[in-house]
Amino acid sequence: MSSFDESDAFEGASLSARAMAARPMPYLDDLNPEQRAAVEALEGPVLMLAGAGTGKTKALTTRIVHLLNTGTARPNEILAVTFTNKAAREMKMRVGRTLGEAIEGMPWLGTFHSICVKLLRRHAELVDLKSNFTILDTDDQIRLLKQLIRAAGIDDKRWPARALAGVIDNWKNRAWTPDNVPAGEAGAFDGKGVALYKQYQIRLRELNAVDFGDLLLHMVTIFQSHEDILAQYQRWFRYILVDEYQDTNVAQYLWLRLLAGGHKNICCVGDDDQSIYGWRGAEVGNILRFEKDFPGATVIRLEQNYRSTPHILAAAGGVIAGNKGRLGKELWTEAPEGEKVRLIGHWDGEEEARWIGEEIEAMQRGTRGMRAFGLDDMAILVRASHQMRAFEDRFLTIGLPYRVIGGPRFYERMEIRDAMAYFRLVVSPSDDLAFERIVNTPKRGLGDKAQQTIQRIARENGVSLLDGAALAVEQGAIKGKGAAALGKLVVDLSRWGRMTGDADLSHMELAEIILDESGYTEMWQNDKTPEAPGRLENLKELVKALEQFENLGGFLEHVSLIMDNESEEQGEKVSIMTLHAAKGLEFPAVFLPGWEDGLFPSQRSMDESGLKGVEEERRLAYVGITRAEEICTISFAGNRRVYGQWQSQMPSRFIDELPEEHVEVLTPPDLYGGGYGAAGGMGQSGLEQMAAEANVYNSPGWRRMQSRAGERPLSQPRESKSSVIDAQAISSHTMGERVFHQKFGYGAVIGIEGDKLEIDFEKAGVKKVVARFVTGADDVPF
DNA sequence: CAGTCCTTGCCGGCC
DNA sequence: GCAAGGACTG
Repeated sequence: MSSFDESDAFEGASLSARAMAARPMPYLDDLNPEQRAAVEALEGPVLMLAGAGTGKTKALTTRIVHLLNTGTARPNEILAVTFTNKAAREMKMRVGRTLGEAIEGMPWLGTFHSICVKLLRRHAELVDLKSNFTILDTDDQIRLLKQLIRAAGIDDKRWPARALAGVIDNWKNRAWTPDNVPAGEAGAFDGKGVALYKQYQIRLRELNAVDFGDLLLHMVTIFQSHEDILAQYQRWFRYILVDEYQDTNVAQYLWLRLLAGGHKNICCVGDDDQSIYGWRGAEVGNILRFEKDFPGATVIRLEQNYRSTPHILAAAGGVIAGNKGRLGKELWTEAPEGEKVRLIGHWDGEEEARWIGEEIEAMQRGTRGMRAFGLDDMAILVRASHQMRAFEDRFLTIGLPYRVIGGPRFYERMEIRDAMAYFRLVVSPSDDLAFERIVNTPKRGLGDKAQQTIQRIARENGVSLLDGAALAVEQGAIKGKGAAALGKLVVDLSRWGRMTGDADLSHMELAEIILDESGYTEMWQNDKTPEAPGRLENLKELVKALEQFENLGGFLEHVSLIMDNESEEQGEKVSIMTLHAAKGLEFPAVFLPGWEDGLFPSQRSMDESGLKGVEEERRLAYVGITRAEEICTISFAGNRRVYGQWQSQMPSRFIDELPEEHVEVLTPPDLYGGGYGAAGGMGQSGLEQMAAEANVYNSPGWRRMQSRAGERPLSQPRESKSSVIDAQAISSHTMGERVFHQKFGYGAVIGIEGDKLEIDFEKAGVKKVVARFVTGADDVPF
């Protein structure tokens, strides 16, 4: 921005900035006026409302650079919080690059959780923990809760541990300790939620463990009850920056407000339209109330978009306009018009995957006057991870290289978690959860009964499970071959524990010894399932990953917080990921499949949160569309397999919200007598029908007409053309009617639920089936 | 106690 | 369609 000269740069700049004016600030020239204002308003509260693709990360990192470069703050005086490790890494990298590698690290740039771990280790004793506490992941958490539920004599089938975990997480996100849970929540989990929460916290304390929610909750508790400690950190962290502020939950919000309470030098960046984590406690309200909490705050809007074409922005804007209570931003761009957003409907989910696969190959070559795109330039963004399968299957078939982002993470794999349980037990022998995990892995002949004995002895003596096991062996309480194996395990573990102090032995070698001598490696070597080699490979990788750490303990700490797929494999590949994982990313060409009501917007979200749920789904749609730079392709299918059953789908309500003038409707391949499965079965009238449907996809009234016409599926299933299934039979079934199903045979209708029937089959028993696949028994043509 | 069959419930994303 | 968990059997 050459229109800004030096004197402009000093407007509103701090004294210290003036003092450092001698230093060049070339980085400021890269910014537009709004970004520059956000960077230079160093003192006092600042709220940066930054739309998608408006250079928010740039503004944020430049702000850090400016703080450092002007000498306003030293690296360790800046607290910069992000949500993901990826964002933290990126920010670190960009600060370093702009500054010319000069920073000696930013110790307080990281995720909420990683920063809280650091703080909590220093003050653990204030919440009755030791500073070497372990951090439970979701798996451990569920197992622990299950034990508590069973111990309370509650049927854990009707009241699953997962549900309780959800309730407790929710409370923690709102910064409610067991004593603070409001009376209105008392009914949670069959009225026993609060009591179980209390027990859970006691148990965590006994285990010297915390869960993710505790990291923040404990710190908020400490800050609230120890003014001196809070004051110390308020002085220490002189400047606070927060990324993705719209995603903060109440606990995070309180934490920030406490820390910023003195100087109020807090800069929050967010976009209320991209708030997509309400389900995990994020409060858009935090961004909406910023000006109330920090009176006199500078509010800066970044609205110039540097990412997408006008058509894409207009389509996204049209969708998000349906939400109420927005802060309101209007994105604009100087980019050339480009392609309209492309919309296409398909017969079913498999065909959608097939078409996208082909389209990707075509776009690689350059098609329809578009430029050629590399595979790295293209991404498929799905609503739910199970949608990925169809694409993986298809891409494997046609040999199209792809990468799944955010799939099953390395550290969540069974073999890795097992191996880490061994490491944990070696480092901290009282880690009961780790003990439970590996005591019979590999098989040592220690089943339920033996484990109960160990539990009992440990409890009676008030010792850890491992010590309890040692006692059990001494007392001869465990019989048979299990006794010897258990004895060996106990001895081995203490031996490995002593070896951690051995200076001649690297922790990598120790890790290998543990995995070998415990028989764990051998277990997988003897396993003949196809996954076994991959698991051994992963174990090798695990040992390799240890290299970057000083000892096993340091590694375990890292792993509990860094759960993302680090392995950035090389090579040109199409990316497949969820919409949630895509936030913050951008691609020249984006595919958005599965825009069908129930899938997107997700039924679950609507059931749980009603209109609020739909609005959050709409923001997710907005995030999806705004990931695209040049080409955005939205698609839906008329039929989709859900839980292995075919279901007819209605196009998403969001499709109706796309402004017509920015959308181009593509023709489904079937219209050309398509070479696949259609097998010439489609007659002329079928073609006309599909063509007619294709032409009205873009009419905003189309969906409404469809719904008025009843629950008519987008198109009849292909099977109706050639098989015994009579499409006309959809309409009416009556209770008690005798019907025929191709797979299950004859049966009687015992329930009707929309388009699904409950049928008591003579051979197959009671099943729920889609009405379309059932005919009246008399209609069977053989 | 481990392996196999069968039933059941489920598929929302992250630190 | 799949994985987890229970019942049953060797």
